Parts: sequence; structure tokens; C-alpha cells
Amino acid sequence: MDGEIGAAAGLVRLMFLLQSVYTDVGRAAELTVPQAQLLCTLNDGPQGMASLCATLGLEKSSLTGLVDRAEQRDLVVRQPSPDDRRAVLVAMTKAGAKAINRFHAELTGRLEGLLDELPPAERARFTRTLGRMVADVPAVF
Amino acid sequence: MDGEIGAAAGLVRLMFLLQSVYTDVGRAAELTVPQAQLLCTLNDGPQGMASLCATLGLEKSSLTGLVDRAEQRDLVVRQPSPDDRRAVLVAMTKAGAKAINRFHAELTGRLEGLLDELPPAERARFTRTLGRMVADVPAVF
DNA sequence: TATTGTTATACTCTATAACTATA
DNA sequence: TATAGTTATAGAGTATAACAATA
Repeated sequence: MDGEIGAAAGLVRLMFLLQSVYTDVGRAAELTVPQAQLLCTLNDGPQGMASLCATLGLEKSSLTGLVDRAEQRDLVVRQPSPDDRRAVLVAMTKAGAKAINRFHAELTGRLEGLLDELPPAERARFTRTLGRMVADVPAVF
Repeated sequence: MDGEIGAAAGLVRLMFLLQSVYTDVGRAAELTVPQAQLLCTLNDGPQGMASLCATLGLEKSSLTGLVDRAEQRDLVVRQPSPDDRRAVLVAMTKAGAKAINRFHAELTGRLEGLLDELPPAERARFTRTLGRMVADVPAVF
């Protein structure tokens, strides 16, 4: 009634809306979606490949390729781990930091823009509920 | 304060949560994400390639490949258009309909489960706000 | 001329399996 | 033996550019 849609349909549509915004902002910053995720994850400091696999939900070999390409574009560098000679630490370069800062600022603006037309009280309630729903999702942003 | 996160960060986390659920349910139904999107779009009836491109946000050549692979898996068929001899209509097969019905039911359940722990009033408000936000998003579900 | 769709080509992303080196 | 990471290989998805056929 009255054009209402179910919760599931609404969530799927929101997912596509968010994906298209994310991809779009990425393109403007010359970052693919997985590259942007990688850089966001590295924002807190260098990490080992295994740890990145867990955060990003990728197989080891997939991450090897992703890091290879990001390294070719001078977004990240591989460094030897001081503690474990098998391990590698992946760190952002200055160019990577610059790209992700731009991406982050632009994406934040675009996403907040999606809520612009909501009355402030409704927006606040929505954001609070959102925070509850994603409490357990790793901080990839 | 109090573990609150901003609206943009919340939306990004929700996007990743939704993507992982969507991908997961797709895998169980042996559908890739783009294949599931394609089948959902065809649920209302056969469509031409150009129309599908617009709905799915893909280039013509990308869609050609997607439909090729879906056709190889017997999920869709290409039919000649009765009105325009250049055009092609893409339609679901019985196997495609079966797969997407299963996918749809399972995904709906999983997504509604995300809201399970919210108090009913909060859930209703959230769903209503959601509906407002995605009013202009094409119905890909 | 414009539109519909395909082909050729190239790149990114992802996974599985087998491998090397270190713990 | 177990863990950290790479290599080899294969397949899906996407885009740009050039093309054929029809409107």
C-alpha cells in the first residue's frame, strides 16, 4: 500500500545505490573498489598479508595479485617484517595516502548527501539504527 | 562518544555486510552476483539488451558477455524481437526462474534476519526511511 | 545517420592447487 | 608439521574501440 516496499527489497536497492556511489567515487580517484578497500584497511598502519586476507575476505593468492597491482601503481609497498622472515608488511605510499584521503572525503560527502533530504530527527534515528546493525562489521572505512 | 559512528561509515559497513550476504546466497544458488541481478531484472518478463544495459548500468559489450555465460548455463535464452530485426529479447529459462526464486526467498530471509534484533517500532521506522532513500533506485530485486 | 548488438582486445578480480621458505 | 606468501592457471566481469545489420 502506498508504494511501500519490504525491508529486504529496500536493503537490496540500498546496496546497489551504495555500490554505484562507491564505484563512481573510486573511478574519480582512479581506484578500483578492491584497491580502495585495501587502502582503507591500511589507513591504521602496515599489515601482513594474512591479516589483510582476514579483513578483506580474500584468499591469499587473490590478495597477492591485488597487492601486486597496487604496488605497480605506487599505492602500496611491501616491506620485510622485522619479526618473521616469511612475512611481508604492506604499507601505503604517499601517493596511496593521498588517493585514499581524497576518496574518503569525497565518498563521505556523497553518502551524507543521500540523507540530506530527511528531516534531522529521522536522519539521526536512521544513523543510530544503522550503527547498531553494523556493530560487528570490521571497520573497512 | 559511546561507540557511535558517522552516517557515511555506517553506510559503507552496511554495504559490505549486504554484499557479503548477497554473494553468499548467490553462491548457494550457484549464481554470481551479476547473474542474480540479471535474472531479477528479467523476472518481470523478457527485455532487450539496451534496456538491460540501462537497468544494470553496464556497457553493451559487458552485457553481451554476461548474457553469453548465462545462456551457456541455461539460465536465459536470446529470442528474436518481433518488432525490430536488429534487436534481441533476453528471457529466463525454467532453470533460471527456479534459481532466482530460490535465491530470492533465501536472500529475503537472510536480510530480514539482519533486522531481527531490533525492536519492532525501530525496525518499522528504519524500513520506512529506507524506502524513502531508495525511491528512485530501479527495482533490481 | 542513428540504433542494436557483437567481436576483438586488454585489464582487474577471484579462486584452487601446487610450491618455496621459514617457524 | 604448520604458517606466510607466491606462482600457475582458469574463469568471470568490465570497458573501449571497431564493426555489421537494421531503422
